[in-house]
Formats: sequence, structure tokens, C-alpha cells
Amino acid sequence: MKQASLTQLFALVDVNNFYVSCERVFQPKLEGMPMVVLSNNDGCAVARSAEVKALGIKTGTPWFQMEEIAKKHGIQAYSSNYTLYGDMSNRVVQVLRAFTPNLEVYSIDESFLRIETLLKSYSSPSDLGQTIKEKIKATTGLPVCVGMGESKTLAKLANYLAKKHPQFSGVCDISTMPKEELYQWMAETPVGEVWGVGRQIAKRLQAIKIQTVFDLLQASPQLICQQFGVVMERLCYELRGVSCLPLEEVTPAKQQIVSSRSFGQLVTSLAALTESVATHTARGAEKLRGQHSVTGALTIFIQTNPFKQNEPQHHQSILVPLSDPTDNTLTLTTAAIAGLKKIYQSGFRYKKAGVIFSLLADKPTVQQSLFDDIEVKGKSAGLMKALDSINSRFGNTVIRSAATGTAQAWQMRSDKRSPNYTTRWDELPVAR
DNA sequence: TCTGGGGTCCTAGGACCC
DNA sequence: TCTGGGGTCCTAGGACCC
Repeated sequence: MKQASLTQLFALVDVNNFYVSCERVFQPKLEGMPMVVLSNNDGCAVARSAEVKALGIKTGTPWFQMEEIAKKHGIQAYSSNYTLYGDMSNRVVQVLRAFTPNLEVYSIDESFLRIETLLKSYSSPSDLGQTIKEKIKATTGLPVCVGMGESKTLAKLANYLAKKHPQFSGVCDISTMPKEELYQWMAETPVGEVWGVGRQIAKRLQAIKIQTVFDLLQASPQLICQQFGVVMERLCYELRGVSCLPLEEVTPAKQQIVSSRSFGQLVTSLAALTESVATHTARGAEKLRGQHSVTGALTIFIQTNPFKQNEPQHHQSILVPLSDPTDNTLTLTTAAIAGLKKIYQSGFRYKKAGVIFSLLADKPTVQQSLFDDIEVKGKSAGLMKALDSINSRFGNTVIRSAATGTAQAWQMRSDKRSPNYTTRWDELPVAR
């Protein structure tokens, strides 16, 4: 017998021109004026108002390249204020949570919602979408667009359409759209607009005559998998309304924390780099303590300016493992500076420096202490080493017995991006 | 003169071990 | 000494996202 299953329905709520809109909430006179928000050092545009987008200025355009056109059109430029944006972001999420707890905060200005259970109170998904949009505007002053579909990728696409085409009034629902109409929109949308298709992939797709979203929809997922890998294959299914990417309601713990910044002026001396690395280490250590984490390894990196192609380039990084995971600023700074000394070379003009912290996952809940009683199946050296290190750090407390009578061990597994260090706890079957 | 600062995931190849 | 397969670890790099 066929099981009746409720189709999943996702909504993506995305604030329009987020940073620009935040500034406008507090300075209403900016409404309707062309404006950009600039990155650190006021280097380049990280957010643009609709008026600026209409002028053809792209995200990431360096300020010095747009200065002339800015003067001509009276573009207002603001330095970024991330504290303000973070605060506004939290307010938007609060409003959304009042609609449903089934929510994933995807980025500072976007959230996914599972909405199929909400629909009974509304005449249609679009009706719900409009309500969300109006509520956020009324509560926070921010304009949003809502896209809806049977997968996250379709909700993303719907959101794109809602933003791009005024006839949707900011809300687009793909799930109730007639197929012919959907295919029409897809045929008009470049494949590069699909979530997960960036510039490189788009270029390769175009080379095999896949130009639009509709072309990709019609392509065989098997063929796409062969040529582009499993991520793209999943994307194809998502486009067909087969949801492969679940809502991640619980934000996964971060695997790394980065603190880095470009220099306003190029630096050459070890002393200047040391000061910068020390600052980044202190900042990172603060973030670490803020989320009650410790780090077991640091990566220190320094880079010259890649845009200066006629200058000698030096990109170097070094991983410094720590014998004891810590959040102590002094310990970390000492290690970071020692690492910096190893990679620094005089004669280069450096543009950027930073520190990456590899994070330790939380200690698992201890249920029973059975370590002495068990024998590990398949005694590989790596496993024994991992168990030894767990044992020395936490004592004989990381083995627990399962209901079946077999025991389980927690192994710390190394992470590909945090070499030489272990960041994840995995359950391992062991024999008694 | 002037070009952001965060993140994640996947793949491939070599070293090494059994 | 030679042969081979399979697994893991490590590293580097590419690609994507906001």
C-alpha cells in the first residue's frame, strides 16, 4: 500500500540589499538614493542599493574604480557596521521564529523555513509569504523577499525570481506554479543563478550546451554526476523537486575560526607582522572563549598583494599544533609568533595576515567507564594512538556500553582541513 | 595610491601500513 | 627480493556560499 506522505515545502526569506537596508532603517533620507556599503579599509563595495545595481556596478568593485561614476550619480558610500547588521539579523530571526520553530538561519540575511504545517491557516503559500513579508517590514523596517518550493534549491530559485521580477510583489511560490510557467521562467534564467553553480561550473556547463536552469533540469543527473560530481547531481534532483538538502535547525559547531585583515598600507617588517598576528590571535582567542571552545592548532598565514602582478609574490602559511588545547591568549600568541618567524621572509611587501583556529568538538557525555575492560577491534596504530590521546586527556571515561551489551568507543578523528589535529568524535564499535 | 572577511565541502595524489 | 590490493593519513587545491 502506498504511504501518504506530505510533500516538504521550504521557504527562503532573504532581506533585500541587507547592509544597505539596515543603514536606511536608521537614516530614512537614504531611501531611494543610490548607495553602497564598503568593506574594511573602505576597499570595495560589499552591498549595493537597487539604484547602484541598475548602474551595472558589481559586488566587490573596488571603491577607487567606481569613484568617478559615484560622483556623477551621487552614490552615497558608508563604511560597514557589522554590529548593527548582526543585531538587525537577530530581530528578523525572532520574527520568523514566531511563525515556526522549524527554521534554519542560513546566513546573516537569509533563513529557510519548513512551512507545510503552517499552510492550514493561510489560503495559499503566497498568502503566507506576504504575511511574513509584511510582518518583518512592520517589526524591523527591513524589506524582504520570500521564495517557496519543494526543495531548498527551488526556494532559492523562487526567491531569485521574486527579487528580479516585480510582478511577484516580493513573493514567489514555485510549488503551486503551473509547470509551463515554471519552465518558462527557468528557460529565461541563466544556469549560473542556481544555488551551488558558480562561475567555473557555469562555464563548463555552457560548454556542453547547458545554458539555462531549464537546460540543467532536463540533463541526466547520472551524466552530471560523472562530469561534475555528487554535489551537482544532488542539485539536479533538488531542481526536480526531490529534496536532498534537509533543514539544519541546529547550527553545527564551527570547525574553525578565522581572524584576518588586509593592511591599509603594505608592510615589510617582521615587527609589523608580529603586531598584526598578535592582534588576530587575541581576537580569535576572544571568539573562542565567547563560544566556550578551545583550539588545538593554529594556522598563521601571510600574503603579498595578488593584484600587484609585477611585484614578487609570497603566500605562506604554517600549522602550529599545541600540546594542550587552550583558549589562553598568551599561550596562543607565543605559538603564533613562533610560527610567523618560520614563514616570514624579508624583501616582500605584505598585504594581509591572519590566524586560523582549529576547533575541538565538545567532550562527549560520559556514561560509563569501561576502558580497561575492552579490547579494540582491529588494533590499528592510528586508532590506538587516538584512544591513547583521548585517554590521557580525559581519563578512562570515553567508552560507554550500549544496550546490546557491546561497547562503544569515541574516536577523535582528524579533519581534512585541520591536518595533524583531531576535531571530531566518532562512535566506533569495539568488542569486549 | 586604492581590490573584504568570513566559512564549507569535495577530490586527487603520495606516503605509509598491513 | 618481488608482487599486489586495500586502507588511512596528510596535504594541496579547487569550487562554492554569504
